[in-house]
Amino acid sequence: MLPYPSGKLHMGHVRNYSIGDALARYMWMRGYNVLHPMGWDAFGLPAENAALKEGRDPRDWTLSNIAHMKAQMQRLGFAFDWNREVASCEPEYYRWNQWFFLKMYERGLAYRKEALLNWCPECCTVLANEQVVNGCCWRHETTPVEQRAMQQWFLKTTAYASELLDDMRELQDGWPERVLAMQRNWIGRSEGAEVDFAVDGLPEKIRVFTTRIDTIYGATCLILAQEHPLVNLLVQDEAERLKIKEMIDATARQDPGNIQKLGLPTGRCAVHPFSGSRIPIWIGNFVLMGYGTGAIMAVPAHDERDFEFCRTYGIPVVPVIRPEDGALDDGATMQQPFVDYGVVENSGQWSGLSSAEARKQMAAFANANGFGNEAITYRIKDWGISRQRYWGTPIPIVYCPKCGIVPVPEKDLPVHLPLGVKITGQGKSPLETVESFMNVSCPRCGAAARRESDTMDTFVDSSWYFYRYCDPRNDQAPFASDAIAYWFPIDQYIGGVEHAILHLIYSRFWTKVMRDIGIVRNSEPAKRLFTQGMVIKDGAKMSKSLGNVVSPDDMVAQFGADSARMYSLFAAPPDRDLDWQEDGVSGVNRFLARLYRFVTRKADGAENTETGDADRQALRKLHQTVRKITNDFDSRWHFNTSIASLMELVNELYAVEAKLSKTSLRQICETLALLLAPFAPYTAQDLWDTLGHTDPVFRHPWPQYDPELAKEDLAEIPVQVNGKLRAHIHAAFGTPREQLEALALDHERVKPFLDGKRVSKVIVVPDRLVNIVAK
RNA sequence: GCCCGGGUGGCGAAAUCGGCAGACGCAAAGGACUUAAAAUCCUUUUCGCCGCAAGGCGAGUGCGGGUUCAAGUCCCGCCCCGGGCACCA
Repeated sequence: MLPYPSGKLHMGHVRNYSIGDALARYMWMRGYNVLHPMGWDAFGLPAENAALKEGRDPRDWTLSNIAHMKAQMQRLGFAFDWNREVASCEPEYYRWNQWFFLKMYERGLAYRKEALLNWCPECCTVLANEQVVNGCCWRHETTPVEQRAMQQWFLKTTAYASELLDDMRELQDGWPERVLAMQRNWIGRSEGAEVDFAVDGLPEKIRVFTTRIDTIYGATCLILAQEHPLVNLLVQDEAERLKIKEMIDATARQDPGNIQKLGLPTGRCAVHPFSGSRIPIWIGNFVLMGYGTGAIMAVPAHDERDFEFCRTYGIPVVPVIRPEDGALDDGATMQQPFVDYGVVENSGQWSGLSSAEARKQMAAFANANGFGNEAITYRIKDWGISRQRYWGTPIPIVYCPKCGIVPVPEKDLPVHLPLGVKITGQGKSPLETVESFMNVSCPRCGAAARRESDTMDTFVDSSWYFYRYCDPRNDQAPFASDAIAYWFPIDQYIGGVEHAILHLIYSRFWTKVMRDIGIVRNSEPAKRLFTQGMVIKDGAKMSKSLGNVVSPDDMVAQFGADSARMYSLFAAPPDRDLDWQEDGVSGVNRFLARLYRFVTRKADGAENTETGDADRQALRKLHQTVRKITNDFDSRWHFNTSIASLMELVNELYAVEAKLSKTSLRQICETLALLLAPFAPYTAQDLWDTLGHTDPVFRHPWPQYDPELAKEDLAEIPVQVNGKLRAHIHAAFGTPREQLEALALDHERVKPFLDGKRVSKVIVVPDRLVNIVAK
């Protein structure tokens, strides 16, 4: 049916758009000015795969997919604002990616270096750390990434590490705790100290990072990461080097979640800067080059990993911290390390101090004597944005044999992505083969030079495209700052939790950079974030990579767009996972038809002009329903209960239908159309037209409810005896306690349960409940 | 191991502030309309026991305790499922 194999709209999209669209329509009806754009994939990888398989131009493929997706969204009744399209594959847009890149380059926030990078053999490109999931590619969940040393462009997210962390305070109330926790974890701030250890007999020093400098007298060896730069110097012997390589290979073969600790002695010693004693230097497979300094001091008595390592290799265990009210362990016999804070012992002049006090004083001492300092380390790393892909924004850099790295001048932007490129999937940048693209004269000296052949990660696009919606036709700047000042920060952002440490961290970073460049004033992109639950199908999470997506095409053909989207709202509250069952759609469809029949049947006019009990009853239910749905929108977004209450209303209307008067029917039908508008816009508009209106239904004010009309005449009050329900009494609202108590005690269904017992207490909650305590 | 969610009928779920557990929908069963089917409309439907029946009694929200007149909801201790992080020094 579709002209392309991929690019199906999956239910995750339908779900988050249903939620956002319902809210936007409600807000419009409440009179708010709502800018309500919907994002879409930049289609980087699928575009290239399609190009590889079908020989199509990826750019053409992407554009047709976006067009397809927009058409789908329109068929599903979502409110695209057609004047605000931003296609991240268009030069008018990606030009600004390049502009931002140059601004960052000027500020030292974009730089090039050689590094070990995650390489996905399936994608034939490198990935950012954020895009590696369980050691595998985020798009190929069973393909392990490889490590490759490459020249890459990085954006300095680490420069904003502390701000990204601190500003989460502002997000505390509006963002889900789990997303903040994931980001906190990812940024990974640790406070501690850096300490230099001299290498015995060599001028080199080894710097380690520790959060527990108070335990330093218990350090019995240093351990370097396998990739540590000093390893080559310390280990000269070829046979020894071979062993290191074997260890690296053995580590790579192990289950990444549970790696057995391996180590090799270097034969060298380090000089302990506090005690002056000599401790051996080891190489260990569990020490990460990418964190801290790539070297640690091992304190086996007070760290679990060090304990395991040192026991394995027979390295001494020296306890130097004792519990507040306990004795120091015996290093030879202790079974597990003591990792808590306590009192420092056997540590020279610091013995007797608390751990906390020792941390401060020892770091200060190291600083005063020039071999260390207090330090804060972050786990987050800079964002590698180079991709060896065709699809993406060309990086606006020229390599000149004389001038070196030269940025493309702003006036020469955009650097166009050449069309008609053959994608080979061979793992080299496709652009490298396009000589007309690669050959360029140096913007600085005019000499023959070569362009950068990599393109940017498509997460660059998603980091800021939503800003462009405010001013999409601007050709002087990414957008006008004033347009942003009006709309930003976003009041409500809706998306999947899978982007917690990808898009949602990149876009926060990008916003802070834009603020520092001076084109936006806000520091955070979104005040509130709502993460919808996953869509589960047959017990598995629905995802593009697993391939178990439900195409909305069949469903739309069978039941119409409104039923499909309304079902996604009805089946579960939006924050919970949604178990997708095709059967459920028919139920919603049945309800819509039922409602539709009721309104159209009555639209041409009923006969009855008398108002009576049935009218009062129906109007009461109507006002209760308006109250219920309004409350759901204003507080907790449990649209499943909103829709359930609409169903209840329609059920009740069917029951009293024949007795309703002309005037109340008119009011009921109009309100029904309005209440339906956020959930089923096509049906609602159709009904609205049928009722003789000519304006769009969602431009009409949201119905008001009258609390008096919504009130029941009599309260139905349950009567319990010893907490068990025995009867109901009916009484006017506000009936005093004494009267309710008397009514309850006198109730013929209650009396038998009081026989032979003494009433010791009667709990009365006016209008709510009576509970008689009898023994 | 640590951090988040969650556990309620055959199923998706509801119970918003500690106050009638199971709203609404699916599936199932029965009835009306129909030559018939579909569609539609109406009824029944947590489980167990008693009753010809109207109805009645008891149990019940993962398990075990606790607080309370009253617990799906609060407290303590567990179990299970989903998600995230995981040698982060």
